[in-house]
Amino acid sequence: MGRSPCCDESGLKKGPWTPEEDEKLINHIRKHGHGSWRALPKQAGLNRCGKSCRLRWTNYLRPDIKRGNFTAEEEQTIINLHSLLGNKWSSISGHLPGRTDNEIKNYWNTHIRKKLIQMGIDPVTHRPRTDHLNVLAALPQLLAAASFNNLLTLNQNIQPDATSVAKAQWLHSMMQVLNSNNTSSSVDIHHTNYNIFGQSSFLENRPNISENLYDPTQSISRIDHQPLDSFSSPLGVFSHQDNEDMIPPLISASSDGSKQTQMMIKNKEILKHNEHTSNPSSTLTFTQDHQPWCDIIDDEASDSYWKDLIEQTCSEPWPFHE
DNA sequence: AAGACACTCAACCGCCTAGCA
DNA sequence: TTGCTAGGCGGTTGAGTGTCT
Repeated sequence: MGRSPCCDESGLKKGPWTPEEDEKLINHIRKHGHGSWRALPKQAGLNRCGKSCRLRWTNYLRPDIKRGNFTAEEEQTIINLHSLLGNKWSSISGHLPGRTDNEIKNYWNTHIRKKLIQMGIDPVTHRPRTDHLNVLAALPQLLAAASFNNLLTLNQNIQPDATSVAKAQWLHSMMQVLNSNNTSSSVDIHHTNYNIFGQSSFLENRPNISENLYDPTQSISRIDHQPLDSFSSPLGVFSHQDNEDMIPPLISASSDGSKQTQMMIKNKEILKHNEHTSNPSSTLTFTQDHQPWCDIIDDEASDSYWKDLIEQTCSEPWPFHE
Protein backbone atom coordinates (compact mmCIF):
# COMPACT_ATOMS: atom_id res chain seq x y z
CA MET A 1 0.00 0.00 0.00
CA GLY A 2 1.82 3.04 1.24
CA ARG A 3 1.52 6.50 -0.10
CA SER A 4 -1.22 7.74 -2.28
CA PRO A 5 -0.32 8.04 -5.91
CA CYS A 6 -0.03 11.60 -6.98
CA CYS A 7 2.30 12.14 -9.86
CA ASP A 8 2.83 8.58 -10.92
CA GLU A 9 -0.03 8.53 -13.38
CA SER A 10 1.45 8.12 -16.79
CA GLY A 11 1.01 10.82 -19.38
CA LEU A 12 1.14 13.74 -16.96
CA LYS A 13 3.52 16.46 -17.96
CA LYS A 14 6.55 17.24 -15.85
CA GLY A 15 9.22 19.88 -16.02
CA PRO A 16 9.12 23.60 -16.65
CA TRP A 17 5.78 25.31 -16.97
CA THR A 18 4.84 27.09 -20.17
CA PRO A 19 3.19 30.53 -20.16
CA GLU A 20 0.01 28.90 -21.45
CA GLU A 21 -0.10 26.50 -18.52
CA ASP A 22 0.55 29.36 -16.12
CA GLU A 23 -2.31 31.30 -17.61
CA LYS A 24 -4.69 28.37 -17.33
CA LEU A 25 -3.77 27.85 -13.72
CA ILE A 26 -4.05 31.52 -12.81
CA ASN A 27 -7.39 31.92 -14.54
CA HIS A 28 -8.83 28.85 -12.89
CA ILE A 29 -7.74 29.84 -9.39
CA ARG A 30 -8.97 33.40 -9.89
CA LYS A 31 -12.40 32.11 -10.85
CA HIS A 32 -12.80 29.13 -8.57
CA GLY A 33 -10.03 29.14 -6.02
CA HIS A 34 -7.79 26.13 -5.85
CA GLY A 35 -10.23 23.90 -3.96
CA SER A 36 -8.94 20.37 -4.13
CA TRP A 37 -5.54 20.43 -5.70
CA ARG A 38 -5.98 16.91 -6.90
CA ALA A 39 -9.11 17.79 -8.84
CA LEU A 40 -7.81 21.11 -10.08
CA PRO A 41 -5.74 20.03 -13.10
CA LYS A 42 -8.70 18.34 -14.76
CA GLN A 43 -11.01 21.26 -14.06
CA ALA A 44 -8.42 23.74 -15.32
CA GLY A 45 -7.58 21.69 -18.39
CA LEU A 46 -4.01 21.05 -17.32
CA ASN A 47 -2.12 17.84 -17.97
CA ARG A 48 -0.31 18.13 -14.65
CA CYS A 49 -0.66 16.51 -11.28
CA GLY A 50 -2.23 18.49 -8.47
CA LYS A 51 0.97 18.65 -6.55
CA SER A 52 2.76 20.25 -9.44
CA CYS A 53 -0.02 22.82 -9.76
CA ARG A 54 0.10 23.62 -6.07
CA LEU A 55 3.86 24.12 -6.13
CA ARG A 56 3.70 26.27 -9.22
CA TRP A 57 1.04 28.43 -7.61
CA THR A 58 2.56 28.74 -4.15
CA ASN A 59 6.13 29.22 -5.29
CA TYR A 60 5.71 31.28 -8.40
CA LEU A 61 2.28 32.42 -9.53
CA ARG A 62 0.71 33.64 -6.30
CA PRO A 63 0.04 37.37 -6.68
CA ASP A 64 1.50 38.30 -3.28
CA ILE A 65 4.90 36.90 -4.05
CA LYS A 66 7.70 39.38 -3.73
CA ARG A 67 10.29 39.19 -6.47
CA GLY A 68 13.81 40.49 -6.58
CA ASN A 69 16.84 40.32 -4.38
CA PHE A 70 16.65 39.82 -0.67
CA THR A 71 17.29 42.94 1.35
CA ALA A 72 19.87 43.07 4.10
CA GLU A 73 17.04 43.12 6.63
CA GLU A 74 15.50 40.02 5.14
CA GLU A 75 18.85 38.29 5.14
CA GLN A 76 19.37 39.20 8.78
CA THR A 77 15.93 37.89 9.63
CA ILE A 78 16.60 34.62 7.85
CA ILE A 79 19.86 34.11 9.70
CA ASN A 80 18.34 34.90 13.05
CA LEU A 81 15.33 32.70 12.47
CA HIS A 82 17.49 29.89 11.15
CA SER A 83 19.61 29.99 14.27
CA LEU A 84 16.41 29.50 16.22
CA LEU A 85 14.40 27.19 14.00
CA GLY A 86 16.91 25.35 11.88
CA ASN A 87 15.79 24.29 8.42
CA LYS A 88 12.15 25.06 9.08
CA TRP A 89 11.82 26.98 5.85
CA SER A 90 8.09 27.32 5.94
CA SER A 91 8.21 28.72 9.46
CA ILE A 92 10.92 31.13 8.42
CA SER A 93 8.97 32.19 5.36
CA GLY A 94 6.04 32.98 7.62
CA HIS A 95 8.07 35.87 8.99
CA LEU A 96 9.00 37.17 5.56
CA PRO A 97 5.90 38.36 3.74
CA GLY A 98 6.01 37.62 0.04
CA ARG A 99 8.85 35.16 0.28
CA THR A 100 8.28 31.44 -0.23
CA ASP A 101 9.93 28.67 1.71
CA ASN A 102 11.48 27.43 -1.51
CA GLU A 103 12.95 30.82 -2.28
CA ILE A 104 14.35 31.19 1.21
CA LYS A 105 15.76 27.69 1.14
CA ASN A 106 17.48 28.37 -2.18
CA TYR A 107 18.79 31.70 -0.98
CA TRP A 108 20.12 30.09 2.15
CA ASN A 109 21.91 27.33 0.26
CA THR A 110 23.35 29.53 -2.44
CA HIS A 111 24.21 32.71 -0.56
CA ILE A 112 23.91 32.80 3.19
CA ARG A 113 25.34 29.39 3.86
CA LYS A 114 28.46 30.14 1.86
CA LYS A 115 28.80 33.52 3.46
CA LEU A 116 28.66 32.05 6.96
CA ILE A 117 31.18 29.38 6.05
CA GLN A 118 33.50 32.03 4.68
CA MET A 119 33.12 33.90 7.93
CA GLY A 120 34.08 30.77 9.82
CA ILE A 121 30.63 30.15 11.17
CA ASP A 122 29.06 26.76 11.03
CA PRO A 123 25.77 27.34 9.18
CA VAL A 124 24.14 24.49 11.04
CA THR A 125 25.06 25.39 14.60
CA HIS A 126 25.69 29.11 14.03
CA ARG A 127 28.83 28.74 16.04
CA PRO A 128 32.45 29.11 15.04
CA ARG A 129 33.74 26.18 13.09
CA THR A 130 36.34 24.24 15.01
CA ASP A 131 37.71 21.65 12.62
CA HIS A 132 41.48 21.95 12.80
CA LEU A 133 42.15 21.19 9.17
CA ASN A 134 40.41 24.38 8.23
CA VAL A 135 42.30 26.19 10.90
CA LEU A 136 45.58 25.19 9.34
CA ALA A 137 44.45 26.20 5.91
CA ALA A 138 42.98 29.50 6.90
CA LEU A 139 45.29 30.57 9.69
CA PRO A 140 47.55 32.90 7.72
CA GLN A 141 44.54 34.71 6.28
CA LEU A 142 42.88 34.90 9.63
CA LEU A 143 45.96 36.19 11.33
CA ALA A 144 46.16 38.88 8.73
CA ALA A 145 42.51 39.66 9.28
CA ALA A 146 43.05 39.80 13.00
CA SER A 147 46.02 42.12 12.54
CA PHE A 148 43.91 44.30 10.36
CA ASN A 149 41.17 44.26 12.88
CA ASN A 150 43.48 45.36 15.65
CA LEU A 151 44.89 48.07 13.47
CA LEU A 152 41.41 49.44 13.31
CA THR A 153 41.26 49.76 17.04
CA LEU A 154 44.28 52.00 16.80
CA ASN A 155 42.92 54.02 13.95
CA GLN A 156 39.26 54.63 14.59
CA ASN A 157 38.79 56.30 11.24
CA ILE A 158 39.19 53.16 9.21
CA GLN A 159 36.06 51.15 8.60
CA PRO A 160 36.53 47.42 8.20
CA ASP A 161 34.41 45.14 6.10
CA ALA A 162 32.20 42.67 7.85
CA THR A 163 34.19 39.67 6.73
CA SER A 164 37.36 40.95 8.33
CA VAL A 165 35.58 41.48 11.58
CA ALA A 166 34.06 38.05 11.41
CA LYS A 167 37.34 36.42 10.59
CA ALA A 168 39.00 38.12 13.48
CA GLN A 169 36.24 37.00 15.77
CA TRP A 170 36.56 33.53 14.44
CA LEU A 171 40.29 33.55 14.96
CA HIS A 172 39.71 34.44 18.54
CA SER A 173 37.45 31.46 19.00
CA MET A 174 39.95 29.21 17.30
CA MET A 175 42.66 30.34 19.65
CA GLN A 176 40.50 29.17 22.46
CA VAL A 177 40.16 25.78 20.86
CA LEU A 178 43.84 25.53 20.02
CA ASN A 179 44.65 26.34 23.56
CA SER A 180 42.53 23.50 24.77
CA ASN A 181 45.45 21.29 25.70
CA ASN A 182 46.27 23.55 28.55
CA THR A 183 44.00 22.05 31.10
CA SER A 184 44.37 24.34 34.04
CA SER A 185 40.67 25.00 33.79
CA SER A 186 37.94 24.33 31.36
CA VAL A 187 34.58 25.48 30.14
CA ASP A 188 31.94 23.24 28.71
CA ILE A 189 31.60 24.39 25.12
CA HIS A 190 28.12 23.04 24.85
CA HIS A 191 27.07 25.18 27.74
CA THR A 192 28.91 28.21 26.62
CA ASN A 193 26.66 31.00 25.53
CA TYR A 194 28.65 31.67 22.44
CA ASN A 195 28.06 34.63 20.19
CA ILE A 196 30.69 35.05 17.53
CA PHE A 197 30.09 38.75 17.17
CA GLY A 198 29.34 39.42 20.76
CA GLN A 199 29.16 43.03 21.72
CA SER A 200 32.69 44.19 21.52
CA SER A 201 33.37 47.85 21.92
CA PHE A 202 34.66 47.60 18.41
CA LEU A 203 31.27 46.88 16.97
CA GLU A 204 29.41 49.05 19.38
CA ASN A 205 31.39 51.99 18.17
CA ARG A 206 30.57 51.18 14.57
CA PRO A 207 26.87 50.67 14.22
CA ASN A 208 27.17 51.00 10.48
CA ILE A 209 29.26 47.87 10.49
CA SER A 210 27.44 45.81 13.01
CA GLU A 211 24.00 46.33 11.58
CA ASN A 212 22.93 43.74 9.08
CA LEU A 213 25.50 41.37 10.39
CA TYR A 214 24.85 38.03 11.89
CA ASP A 215 23.29 38.84 15.18
CA PRO A 216 22.68 35.77 17.26
CA THR A 217 22.09 37.89 20.32
CA GLN A 218 18.54 38.10 19.08
CA SER A 219 18.13 34.41 19.25
CA ILE A 220 20.63 33.24 21.76
CA SER A 221 18.14 32.45 24.46
CA ARG A 222 18.00 28.80 23.47
CA ILE A 223 21.60 28.32 24.46
CA ASP A 224 22.39 27.53 28.04
CA HIS A 225 24.38 29.97 30.02
CA GLN A 226 27.74 29.19 31.39
CA PRO A 227 28.66 30.33 34.85
CA LEU A 228 31.67 32.21 33.60
CA ASP A 229 31.23 35.95 33.78
CA SER A 230 34.63 37.10 32.64
CA PHE A 231 37.92 35.83 31.38
CA SER A 232 40.68 36.84 29.07
CA SER A 233 42.41 35.35 26.10
CA PRO A 234 45.52 36.31 24.22
CA LEU A 235 43.28 38.55 22.19
CA GLY A 236 41.69 40.49 24.96
CA VAL A 237 39.81 40.49 28.20
CA PHE A 238 36.26 39.35 28.03
CA SER A 239 33.39 40.06 30.28
CA HIS A 240 29.71 39.57 30.21
CA GLN A 241 28.78 40.94 33.50
CA ASP A 242 26.65 43.63 31.97
CA ASN A 243 24.69 41.34 29.75
CA GLU A 244 24.39 37.72 30.58
CA ASP A 245 23.61 36.89 26.99
CA MET A 246 26.74 38.51 25.81
CA ILE A 247 29.78 36.56 24.79
CA PRO A 248 33.33 37.69 25.02
CA PRO A 249 34.36 40.24 22.45
CA LEU A 250 37.47 39.76 20.42
CA ILE A 251 38.69 43.26 20.84
CA SER A 252 39.73 44.53 24.18
CA ALA A 253 36.88 46.16 25.99
CA SER A 254 38.92 49.18 26.93
CA SER A 255 40.51 51.62 24.62
CA ASP A 256 44.04 50.75 25.73
CA GLY A 257 44.02 47.06 25.22
CA SER A 258 47.76 46.77 25.56
CA LYS A 259 47.68 45.45 29.08
CA GLN A 260 44.81 43.16 28.47
CA THR A 261 46.60 40.47 26.59
CA GLN A 262 46.90 38.41 29.70
CA MET A 263 45.47 35.04 30.34
CA MET A 264 43.10 35.35 33.28
CA ILE A 265 40.10 33.38 34.19
CA LYS A 266 37.73 33.01 37.04
CA ASN A 267 38.89 29.63 38.15
CA LYS A 268 36.58 29.32 41.03
CA GLU A 269 33.48 29.55 38.93
CA ILE A 270 34.85 27.41 36.16
CA LEU A 271 36.07 24.71 38.46
CA LYS A 272 32.74 24.83 40.17
CA HIS A 273 31.13 24.46 36.80
CA ASN A 274 33.38 21.55 35.94
CA GLU A 275 32.24 19.72 38.97
CA HIS A 276 28.81 19.68 37.41
CA THR A 277 29.97 18.91 33.92
CA SER A 278 29.85 15.25 33.17
CA ASN A 279 31.08 15.25 29.59
CA PRO A 280 34.82 15.84 29.54
CA SER A 281 35.02 15.45 25.81
CA SER A 282 33.10 18.61 25.22
CA THR A 283 35.27 21.04 27.04
CA LEU A 284 37.08 24.14 25.96
CA THR A 285 40.00 25.09 28.11
CA PHE A 286 41.84 28.28 28.86
CA THR A 287 45.11 28.88 30.57
CA GLN A 288 45.27 31.04 33.63
CA ASP A 289 48.83 32.30 33.61
CA HIS A 290 50.01 35.53 32.05
CA GLN A 291 52.28 34.27 29.34
CA PRO A 292 52.34 35.99 26.00
CA TRP A 293 50.37 34.10 23.48
CA CYS A 294 53.29 32.76 21.45
CA ASP A 295 54.93 31.47 24.60
CA ILE A 296 51.81 29.77 25.67
CA ILE A 297 51.34 28.01 22.40
CA ASP A 298 55.01 27.24 22.14
CA ASP A 299 54.86 25.39 25.40
CA GLU A 300 52.11 23.25 24.05
CA ALA A 301 53.19 22.82 20.47
CA SER A 302 55.23 19.70 20.40
CA ASP A 303 54.52 19.22 16.74
CA SER A 304 57.21 20.78 14.61
CA TYR A 305 54.73 21.97 12.03
CA TRP A 306 52.93 23.93 14.64
CA LYS A 307 56.15 25.30 16.01
CA ASP A 308 57.21 26.46 12.60
CA LEU A 309 53.86 27.96 11.91
CA ILE A 310 53.67 29.72 15.22
CA GLU A 311 57.22 30.97 15.09
CA GLN A 312 56.56 32.34 11.68
CA THR A 313 53.45 34.00 12.93
CA CYS A 314 55.10 35.39 16.03
CA SER A 315 57.98 36.79 14.05
CA GLU A 316 55.47 39.11 12.46
CA PRO A 317 54.42 42.13 14.50
CA TRP A 318 51.62 40.69 16.53
CA PRO A 319 49.11 43.33 17.33
CA PHE A 320 47.69 41.68 20.39
CA HIS A 321 50.96 41.63 22.22
CA GLU A 322 52.13 44.38 24.41
C1' DA B 1 35.07 31.26 -30.22
C1' DA B 2 34.23 27.35 -27.70
C1' DG B 3 34.49 24.11 -24.18
C1' DA B 4 34.68 23.47 -19.15
C1' DC B 5 33.22 24.66 -14.97
C1' DA B 6 30.35 27.06 -11.46
C1' DC B 7 26.20 28.93 -9.95
C1' DT B 8 21.20 29.65 -9.53
C1' DC B 9 16.65 28.36 -8.79
C1' DA B 10 12.33 26.13 -10.49
C1' DA B 11 10.62 21.83 -10.03
C1' DC B 12 10.43 17.23 -8.42
C1' DC B 13 10.70 13.41 -4.94
C1' DG B 14 9.53 11.17 -0.98
C1' DC B 15 8.40 11.42 3.80
C1' DC B 16 5.36 13.18 7.43
C1' DT B 17 1.06 14.46 9.48
C1' DA B 18 -3.59 16.30 10.18
C1' DG B 19 -8.11 15.35 9.16
C1' DC B 20 -11.73 12.53 7.99
C1' DA B 21 -14.62 8.35 7.44
C1' DT C 1 -8.87 2.89 16.75
C1' DT C 2 -7.48 2.29 12.21
C1' DG C 3 -6.67 3.22 7.49
C1' DC C 4 -6.74 6.37 3.79
C1' DT C 5 -6.01 10.78 1.55
C1' DA C 6 -4.55 15.47 0.59
C1' DG C 7 -1.63 18.84 1.72
C1' DG C 8 2.71 20.39 3.52
C1' DC C 9 7.52 20.21 4.13
C1' DG C 10 12.61 19.64 3.49
C1' DG C 11 16.06 17.63 0.55
C1' DT C 12 17.68 17.04 -3.97
C1' DT C 13 18.05 17.43 -8.92
C1' DG C 14 19.01 19.25 -13.32
C1' DA C 15 18.22 22.73 -16.97
C1' DG C 16 19.49 27.22 -17.93
C1' DT C 17 22.78 30.77 -17.54
C1' DG C 18 27.03 33.07 -16.43
C1' DT C 19 32.02 33.08 -15.98
C1' DC C 20 36.50 31.47 -16.74
C1' DT C 21 40.26 29.60 -19.44
